[in-house]
Amino acid sequence: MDRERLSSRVEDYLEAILQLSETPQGARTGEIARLMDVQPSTVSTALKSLNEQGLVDYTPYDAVTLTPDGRRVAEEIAGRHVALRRFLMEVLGLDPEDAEPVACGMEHDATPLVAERMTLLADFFRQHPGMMAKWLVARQEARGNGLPGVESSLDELPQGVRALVLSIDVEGALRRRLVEMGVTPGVLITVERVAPLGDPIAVEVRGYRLSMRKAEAANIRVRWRPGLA
Amino acid sequence: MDRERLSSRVEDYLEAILQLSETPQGARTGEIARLMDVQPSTVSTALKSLNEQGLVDYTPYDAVTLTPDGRRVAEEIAGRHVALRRFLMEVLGLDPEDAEPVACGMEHDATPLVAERMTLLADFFRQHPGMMAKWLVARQEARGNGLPGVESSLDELPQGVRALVLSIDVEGALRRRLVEMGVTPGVLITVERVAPLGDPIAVEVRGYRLSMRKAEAANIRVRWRPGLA
DNA sequence: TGGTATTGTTTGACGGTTCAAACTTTTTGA
DNA sequence: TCAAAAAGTTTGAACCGTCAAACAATACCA
Ligand SMILES: [Mn+2]
Ligand SMILES: [Mn+2]
Ligand SMILES: [Mn+2]
Ligand SMILES: [Mn+2]
Repeated sequence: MDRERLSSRVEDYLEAILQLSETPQGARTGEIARLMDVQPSTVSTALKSLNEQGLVDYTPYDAVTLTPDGRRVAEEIAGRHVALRRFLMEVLGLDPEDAEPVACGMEHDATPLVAERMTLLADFFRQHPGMMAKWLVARQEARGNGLPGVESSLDELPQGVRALVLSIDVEGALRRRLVEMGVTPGVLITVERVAPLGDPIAVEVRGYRLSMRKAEAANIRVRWRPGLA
Repeated sequence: MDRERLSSRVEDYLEAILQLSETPQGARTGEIARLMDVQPSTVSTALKSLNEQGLVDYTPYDAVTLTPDGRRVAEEIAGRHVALRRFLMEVLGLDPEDAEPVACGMEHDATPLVAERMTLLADFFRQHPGMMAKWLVARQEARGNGLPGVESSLDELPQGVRALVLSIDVEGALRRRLVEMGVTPGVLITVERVAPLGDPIAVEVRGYRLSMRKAEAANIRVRWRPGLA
């Protein structure tokens, strides 16, 4: 029962297979190779070994599937992967592209307790937007990005000034809509253009341009440096 | 200049050498082997390779030293190691024995930004004891350890009840003394014995027994479950 | 249905990390 | 001072994860 600790590479193969086994084609050698950035021949070799270890069911030329043992491991690792990534992005404020490889490296060393606590901390900050806002400010100030800075709601942000989203002070459908558009605490936002009558406004966030009502923008707290164009 | 990314094993050797080079004997093969839990012959092999990569200066049978390049890498990794460990212990509440191996594994995947933000978050919680206390409660409640719970100062904690240290509400020498004794936010503490006249009291924390004045204990906020012996 | 394009496998080789065993150098202390 | 003990090294072998090249099976389509 007490199998030898699996190498991080083996854990990654299982994670990839889990992910692909949820697609219609199942987990095929070529796809695994693409996902893991290795040659197909490497995958063939790995699958044979995984099969011998009882972690996958593998018949050459067929899609591979996880055994119950393999699935257990894969789900454990995939769970840690998402916990790590969420923590890195939501709490530490990393970009998705930076968070992804770090999460996939650290997942092999994180214990279940570590992953659990990271998720808990991300939940904690979600439940306490005031604290999250303070933490975001501390982050911003630590970066020289920031200096003093001024706080306001988004509808009061001058055109062209980059601002840090501190919180979204509204619940329900509107909040969900904003979050879907990528407006979340910690991201940088800019008002690009205000319509002639002052409404709607066009904002830029994470490289996307989107438009919203002034009344909606009033629910978003932001922090920015006055003075700079 | 743009040397190939170093393996985590190479980074660990450099970290160990840095640590040992601060001892009077310097970094000797046998000590490196003990620290890294490998055979001396393995270390000899590694040192030869490290020497060829220009990371250490190594003459057989002599203590090895870091080159400027090697020292740069070693200090970078050692810095991440302590940042990770501090974060895992202070923020996530892991025991030192649990935090150590996790930190030494994750240090190889953490980017400088990740380490910096983790340190910043630990600093942030230190500067905001009220938030730290709330986070500690969230942690405790998530564990089923906890359930509702009651808050008081340590001098009001009944004998034999395990309590969570929330904060130390005093500055200066007394605070430092308590921290040195291992009384820090997040640890579990028990009052073992109260002297006949109610002062001093004997407390147990992290497996150590120590005694303190009631007046001192009054500065420590704790949280515990009433009812249980 | 047969031939070609695509996909996958086998094999041999290489670099990296480790060990055990045999060997060498250095240290120690009588 | 020198022999035994301790510390360190060399060597050969193993295992892992990877690749390229040659080969095999399967899928597709005319
Ligand atoms: Mn991974
Ligand atoms: Mn992963
Ligand atoms: Mn390490
Ligand atoms: Mn380390």
